[in-house]
Amino acid sequence: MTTPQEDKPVDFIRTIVAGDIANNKNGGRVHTRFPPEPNGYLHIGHAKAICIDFGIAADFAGKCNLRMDDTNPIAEEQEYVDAIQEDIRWLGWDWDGGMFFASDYFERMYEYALQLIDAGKAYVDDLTAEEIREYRGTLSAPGRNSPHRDRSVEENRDLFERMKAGEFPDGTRVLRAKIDMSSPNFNMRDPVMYRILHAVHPHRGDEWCIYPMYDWAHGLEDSLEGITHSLCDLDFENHRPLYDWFLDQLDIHHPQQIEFARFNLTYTVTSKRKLKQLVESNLVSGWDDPRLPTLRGLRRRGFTPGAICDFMKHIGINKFISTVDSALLEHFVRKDLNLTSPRVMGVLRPLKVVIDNYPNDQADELDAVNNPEDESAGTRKVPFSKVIYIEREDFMEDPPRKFFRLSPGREVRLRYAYFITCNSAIKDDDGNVVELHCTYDPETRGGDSPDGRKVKSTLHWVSAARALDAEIRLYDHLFTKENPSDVGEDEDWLDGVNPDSLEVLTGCKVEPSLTGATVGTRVQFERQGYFCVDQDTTEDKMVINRTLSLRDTWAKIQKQQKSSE
RNA sequence: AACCCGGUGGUGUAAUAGGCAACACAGGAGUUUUUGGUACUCCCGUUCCAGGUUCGAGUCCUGGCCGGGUUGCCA
Repeated sequence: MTTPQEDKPVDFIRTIVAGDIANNKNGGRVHTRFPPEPNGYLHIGHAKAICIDFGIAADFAGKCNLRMDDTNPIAEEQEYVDAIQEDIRWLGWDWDGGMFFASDYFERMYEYALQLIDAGKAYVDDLTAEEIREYRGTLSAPGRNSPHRDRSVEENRDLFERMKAGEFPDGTRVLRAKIDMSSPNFNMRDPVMYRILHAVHPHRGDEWCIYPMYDWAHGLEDSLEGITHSLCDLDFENHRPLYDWFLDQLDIHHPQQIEFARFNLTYTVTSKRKLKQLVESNLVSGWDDPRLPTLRGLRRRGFTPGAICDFMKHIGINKFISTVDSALLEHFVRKDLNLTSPRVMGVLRPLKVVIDNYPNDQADELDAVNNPEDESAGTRKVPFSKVIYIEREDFMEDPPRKFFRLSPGREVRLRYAYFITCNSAIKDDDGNVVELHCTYDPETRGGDSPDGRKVKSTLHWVSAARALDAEIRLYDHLFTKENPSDVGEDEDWLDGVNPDSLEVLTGCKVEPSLTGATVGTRVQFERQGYFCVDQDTTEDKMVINRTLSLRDTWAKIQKQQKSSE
């Protein structure tokens, strides 16, 4: 791994941090923070921020605080506080000294507000929300001063104390910073610092009825925690002058805010609003639906934290919203899983095969390699029998060009077992092939022929006698369009949901070595893809998610053949 | 036509202090193979445009074009 101190920094933020260390800014200290608002579940977009915040701290031997930015009791819940911690830990990051709550600083924020009032830098405004908006002006017109802007310090103090004491109903008064109503930056047009909200706070109960606004609170939170580099979304770029203004007025520790861009992933959405809509409209099964880009969804799907972090490292840090191909994320997942997943055999759509010349009662066990990428994973025994299942799509009665698999008269290898030759196919009344009759060559046990003859393909299979039944869920992109948000005015973005994003297969047959596999267990079904055991698994029903298919050259050939027809 | 921020292949990131545009993904063509997997080889670019500075510009300067953000008592 790259150590920025020794190597050249890899992105513009690390360049800044490295420079600060070189200049002994903050005494050479690096302290970041990840400050989620506990009002929803974390998704792949948050993972970028997490990897930046925790990653930079780690790279420079610094610290990163986890801080719940709980300044708005309306939307926030304890459930999210718990879920957020769990998801960050799953990603592989940790924080020492417990987590912080912005709401723990309410008393000190209040004191600081009083300081600003005393300095004549803040005032209580009686204007309604609508009036404040009107007074704020427009993109091209400057704002106007509130009629209450020049209240005396004494009156402001009195009013603000009474706001805190609960004397006024919600929305009747706010505390505002006195800056500049004609600033081209709206954030500087006397921004609201406190609003009255008689609400129960998940962490502070009903202790407070005034709550600080983000711009006022956030810099104080950072300052109080001794943060050196406050890394945040590009959305806050226009807020930086205000962040700086508050800390300058108070003359307290002043972290440097640096903004970076979030990113979009193709074929999915990450906006909180849209994710919520998907969940609430039951288009997905919940926040942990394996098709969702939520961290819980990705986890359930079988994506690994290592792959997600590698992906984040690869997409880097920038200052414009990029659209990253989902295939890139999938690449890192496959790369990780290829190295670590034990191989087993599983048949998704079983086709019964009877090996006519195989003794009825013979029970054979064959040696199979657990992971060709990892010798230490060893081998296992796989039971063979007269009746087996192969993949339905591995047989074609009338094969097209380049189809190497089984067809009448053709010989193929059963992985780790024998060469078999297909003699006949039995069909049902509708003409569907329902059973194959084959003969095997006992000389080819293990999969090699002593006479050196070759076969063009190797099939996976499962012994009918010893197979485990399973339900297997196949997933595809949740949306049919690369950018699901790109819809016309009279279109509903939800119409872009891929109707085939979930396919549930029942009656799948898997190798007996999967007996008792626990939830979350990851395997590769040879020739199929990466799978993991789902939480819906019960004593008598095994449920397995397909994380990702393997790269499929045959599928590409088929596609080409079809399009050239 | 206010202010702020951006612009390098189809996509994402690189390019010491101006010095042969590199890597990965996707796509295509092959080699190897008891996974049509993996691995390996090869192919795939007007650095948004126009001027300028310079022996030399993706990088510096000027002007334009395009994209994003900003008018919450959300974060």
